[in-house]
Amino acid sequence: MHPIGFESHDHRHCIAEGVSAAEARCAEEGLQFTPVRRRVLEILLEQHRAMGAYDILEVLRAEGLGSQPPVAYRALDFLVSHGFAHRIERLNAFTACAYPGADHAPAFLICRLCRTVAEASAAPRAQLDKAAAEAGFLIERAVIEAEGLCPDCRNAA
Amino acid sequence: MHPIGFESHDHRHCIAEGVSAAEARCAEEGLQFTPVRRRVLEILLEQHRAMGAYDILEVLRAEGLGSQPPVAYRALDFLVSHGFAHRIERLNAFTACAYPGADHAPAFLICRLCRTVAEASAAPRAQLDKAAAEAGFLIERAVIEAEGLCPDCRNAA
DNA sequence: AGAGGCGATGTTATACTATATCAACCCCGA
DNA sequence: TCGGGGTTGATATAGTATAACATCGCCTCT
Repeated sequence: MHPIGFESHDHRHCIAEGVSAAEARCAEEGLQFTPVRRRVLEILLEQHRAMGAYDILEVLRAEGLGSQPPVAYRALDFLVSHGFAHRIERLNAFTACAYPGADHAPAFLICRLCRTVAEASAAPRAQLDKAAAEAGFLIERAVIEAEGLCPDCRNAA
Repeated sequence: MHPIGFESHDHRHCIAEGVSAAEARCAEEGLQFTPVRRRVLEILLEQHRAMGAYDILEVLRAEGLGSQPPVAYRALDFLVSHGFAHRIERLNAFTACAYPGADHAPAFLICRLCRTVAEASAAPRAQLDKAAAEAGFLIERAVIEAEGLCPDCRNAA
């Protein structure tokens, strides 16, 4: 995986790609890709942005797919635990995975203005593994998140 | 700064060191190192652990230093914004800075069993800067947190 | 001394994020 | 037909964080 940026691109493609990758993996592994789960993934894929659980819940509610917090959190837990989405700790929010299927240890670049999220190189993770090894620490999960300005918002400012 | 570990050490020293470093910096910069702020820093320094704002508030309350959430949050905001403490996003918690005074971009190693927090090497940050530069992204703040098992808890398990 | 400003604190209320719990349902296989 | 596993529905509550406004103490300027 190489650093990806904030280039514009055919976004229908992202959505179709993301959903069908998830569909395929669920079929393979005998997981249930239910309507709520599918819809939550679509909502996340519609933007390369971080969305709060309650933002998503609002959409679900408007569409009659569920109206209580656990509905959103369950779907998000499913997506995150199977690698179809990521949790952004810094924002207590969620974003669709940009590399569905790839076994990866993502680092995120989060724009504080437009909330766009990009998945960057795994190099920082390699360095973190090295530092941990030296300290005798066993990493089970790593959070690497940079917050700042994306190219577009830099230019606008 | 080099990777630090989980070695045992003279802990009185940590506390005295941390408090006096903060005291000195506040004097230099004309900041008010008030009783609540000092006490919160001490509480954090008493353990190399992440503590939630409400954990801290409980202690303050028991000591008559304040009983409402804003009291704790204000003190923590002060400490974090001046580099005397760090926020651990992964845990929604706080820990005293292990290198008071050093201008640093910390990476944390967080034990999920004992909640001990170590500040590790800055190398991952350098890699993150590199990835961001390639993407045209301007980093304003970075969160690098690894969660797992510290040497002691690994041995115990 | 008095007026005004500033930062810190006290207090109340509320917003936002997340999970526990239990009941109901559905599909599938024994 | 029965039972089990996983999903969903619904209520309640836990945990984290901030808005807003009043007050106070201290410093400074006049």
